[in-house]
Amino acid sequence: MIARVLVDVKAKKVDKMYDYLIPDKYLGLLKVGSRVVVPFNHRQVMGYCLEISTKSEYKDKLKSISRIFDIEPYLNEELISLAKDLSYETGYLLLSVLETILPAALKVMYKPKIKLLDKANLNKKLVDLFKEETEVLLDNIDEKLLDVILEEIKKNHLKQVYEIKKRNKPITKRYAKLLVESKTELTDKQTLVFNYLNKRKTKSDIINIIIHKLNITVSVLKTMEKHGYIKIYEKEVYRDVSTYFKGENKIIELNPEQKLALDKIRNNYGKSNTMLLHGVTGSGKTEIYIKAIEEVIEKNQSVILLVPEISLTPMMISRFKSKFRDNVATIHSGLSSMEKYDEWRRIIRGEAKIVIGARSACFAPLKNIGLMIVDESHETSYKQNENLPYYAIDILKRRAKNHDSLLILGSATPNIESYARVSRNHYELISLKARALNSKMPEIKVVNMLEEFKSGNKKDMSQALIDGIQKRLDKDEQVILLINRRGYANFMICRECGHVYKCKNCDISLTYHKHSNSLKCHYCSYELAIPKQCEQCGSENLEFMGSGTQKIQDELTETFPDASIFRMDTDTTRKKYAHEKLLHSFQESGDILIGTQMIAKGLDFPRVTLVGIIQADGNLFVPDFRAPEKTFQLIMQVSGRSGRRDELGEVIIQAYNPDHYAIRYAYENDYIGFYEHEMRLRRIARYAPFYFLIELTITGASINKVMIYGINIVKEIRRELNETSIILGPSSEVRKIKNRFSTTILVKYKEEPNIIEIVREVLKKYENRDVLIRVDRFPGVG
DNA sequence: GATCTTAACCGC
DNA sequence: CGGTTAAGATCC
Repeated sequence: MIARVLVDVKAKKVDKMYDYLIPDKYLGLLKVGSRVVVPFNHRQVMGYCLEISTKSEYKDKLKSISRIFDIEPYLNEELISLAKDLSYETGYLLLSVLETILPAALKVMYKPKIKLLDKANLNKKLVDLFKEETEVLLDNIDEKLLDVILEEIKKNHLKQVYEIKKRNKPITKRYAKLLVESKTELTDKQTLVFNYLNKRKTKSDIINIIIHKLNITVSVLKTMEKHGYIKIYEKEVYRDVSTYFKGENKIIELNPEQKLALDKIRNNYGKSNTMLLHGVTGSGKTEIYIKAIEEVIEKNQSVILLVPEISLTPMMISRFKSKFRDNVATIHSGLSSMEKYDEWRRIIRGEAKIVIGARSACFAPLKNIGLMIVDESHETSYKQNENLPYYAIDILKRRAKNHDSLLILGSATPNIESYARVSRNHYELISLKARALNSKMPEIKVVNMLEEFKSGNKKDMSQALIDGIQKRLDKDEQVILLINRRGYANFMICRECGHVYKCKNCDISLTYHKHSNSLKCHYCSYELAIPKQCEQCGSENLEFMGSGTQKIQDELTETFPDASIFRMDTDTTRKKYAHEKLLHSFQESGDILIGTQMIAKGLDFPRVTLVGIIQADGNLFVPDFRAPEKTFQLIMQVSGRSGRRDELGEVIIQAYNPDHYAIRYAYENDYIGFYEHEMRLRRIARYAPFYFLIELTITGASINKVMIYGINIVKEIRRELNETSIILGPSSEVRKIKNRFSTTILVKYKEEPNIIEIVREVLKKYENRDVLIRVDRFPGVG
């Protein structure tokens, strides 16, 4: 038999399958998806066995697999084929794709060793080293001997090789299991053990725990084993992530609307359909998820539930664990790499059938998936932009086809693209209109910051907001201030008339570039010198926007010196569950919480009665066609969440362009209105969902090469594409990161069946030309 | 990416 | 000619 192996070498040239003979002793033992060690040109490397076949195309003599690295596979056929597809489409090495899919703990270490080849002629100084072993770890060798060793290597008496070490060590613990059913002539201490084990369901427990609890020594157990009362054995244990979460298992009663939704979902079991669950915040989507998961699990199928990283709190997880117990595996950044590895193993063994996790959980190695749910499906965190770019919802759609599984996208503010698919009958819509908890919508107020400026207030906070905060502080209620700021792009705004400088070609705001002291377009090559007067009203009061959380905090401490102010941003929440802890201490003792959109998720506090959104339109003019959508969603999320209890909440929205449609529709709580407005604009500007997008990013050390290649690639693609397709770029915004320059090309198309092949041609052509080309099929989603 | 092979170069 | 070094090919 032949194993087709992908070797663990990160290089384009070896990014293919190599055939190896499977030695007889491994026949039947080696499975697709397991790691192996193989001889590869003059050394041993780790590799992934991705296929097993009976014959090989290779003409020369085949080498044999040296050893099997894992008894259990870590990948299944579905994930292997998914990885191959992703590698094909993006041009990323298959190895890199596998690395993003698999838990990081599976990476192996290559430790250098010195191997003895010729003992007879070896330098006498080294004889002691190889007294017993023929291979010695380089780390264990005295540095003084290194010179001699180098010489001996040249004389072919020694050789440097590598030991391939696992990072992941399965933990085993010793267990004792009761074998007899009744007490017979036991000593006092043995009776203790008998009673203890007999009370347990499994009749067994970990030895260390027994010893500790009963205050006995191992010898008691050893004697009992000798007499055949108990059996002592080793068993693998998982790093315990489950005991952390304990909660009560509440019985869920669905209201009529929720029941209707569940009925609709039931009709789609077993079909690879997508359903959009559009329900306002508080309409009880989670209850529906739990019921549906329950039904699918009863059919012995498995489930993936994707949740934004930020919502994966211990409380949220415990809700599912209390219901589904050990059937739940979680994958999120709060776990150590070893914990992630353990969860992965529980999943691939079939021990956990429900996977709850953030973005990367879309690759969970489940078999027989019956249901996949994406909560808050509009969230941008489902898109990965580092390393291999992928969109978790896209991955789930592919997997839905493989498993004939239903996919449910839940959101209070669905993506424009998702909602558009409903009207084209690609998705089935479920609407939840009623709020499960009978709370009122908060009172919303919009403050025009231009008026504020004219009346003499030059601060970032309006008088209305300051008054509101003072009122809450007096009543010992809490305030949340949200700063709508994404990225660091600065744009130019007129403080008299609110005019924002936009690109003439792309209808997207120009960003300020310190280097050239000009305004530039992110997408095309349009550039404008910094204007001295506003082109609309002639005012000289032009300003760069982009205020941060720190500045607001300073302003607040000045105005309210006695208030307890918490600030939450990526700097303050880097650690495990830091986000959770910060919110908790704010709830206990805080007055004001400041943060970016990440706090929009944590607004369910009973004492919060005022939410202020500062620079609500701060993101509207960043160079991203999805900016209005993001702004609309944010305001909707915030106003949907405040004032959930008896107290009527208040929301103050501060904006320079309060009449902008994104703010207006959010203020009027009109999703459909916004959707229709946005769709009209997207059609005119030829963006998604009317066009598909592919973004190419060219990166290299030479700015000239990057730009010239960029121009050439645009020409080359232009020839291949039909006339209705649009190519933007290469963008003039040549960014310099870590001394490397990059430019982007955006392709917008309606129908290009060969687009992947065309892009692959480009990748191939520029493969060895000192530039890196990255392909992103979901640009700007995240 | 690591290793071996070959070509090229240097001082004698 | 032995020796070192840089570029090139190959990996099943």
